[in-house]
Amino acid sequence: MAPHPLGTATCQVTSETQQPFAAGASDHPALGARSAPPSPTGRPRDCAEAEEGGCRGAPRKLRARRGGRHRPKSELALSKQRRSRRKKANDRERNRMHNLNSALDALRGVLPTFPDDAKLTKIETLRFAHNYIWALTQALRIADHSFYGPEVPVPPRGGALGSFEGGSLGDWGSLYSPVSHAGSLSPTTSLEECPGRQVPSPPACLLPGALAFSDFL
DNA sequence: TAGGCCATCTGGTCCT
DNA sequence: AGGACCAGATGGCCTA
Repeated sequence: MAPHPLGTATCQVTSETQQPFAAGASDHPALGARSAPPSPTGRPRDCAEAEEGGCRGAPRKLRARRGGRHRPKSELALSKQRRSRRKKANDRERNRMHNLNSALDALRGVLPTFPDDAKLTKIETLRFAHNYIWALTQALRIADHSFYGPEVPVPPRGGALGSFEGGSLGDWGSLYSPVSHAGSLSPTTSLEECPGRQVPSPPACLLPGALAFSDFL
């Protein structure tokens, strides 16, 4: 399997490329619709009062309504019900993960990978997509600047890349976005370490001269 | 055989 | 009550 020469790789144009990814029926209407993102430490799992209604508590009306309607169930019936619920929950969870994987596949579909049968792992897909978008944004910026003026652009704080707070955007040598740098997963633990894999390449004309495409990951 | 990746199950939490 | 989301646990498969 010969790796694509740098700069000759073209984005795979598939049916997925032409259609925006369709959110599944079970998806949230909007990304992040689940109110606020979890706190840095994750959602409060130690809220023991939740059951008593301490944290959020069931509405009193609801509580008052409970009771009388339900007859006590036998252990067997309860066990049966629990198993049934668990099974349904497992099915839903499986479905949810399948949807998630479908979304990842769709993402892989619009990323330039090669050889074609090389499937990026989940984490590789996310990292590459992130860095690829970042690099394309930089390329657009360069194109923009070269159109209006010859000077070498110094990415300003705050523009299209403003979301990458804290990153040294003016440093072309540091292609990784801060997000990629963050955490224990170093960007260097990427495709470069996978002998069988070749790093996909965006059109060479989009790459700033000093950049090696392997920097994407 | 160890380590990486993945699918699945499971229980907890939050939301509707 | 039930669904969605999440993270931990577990076991299977594959590769170096």
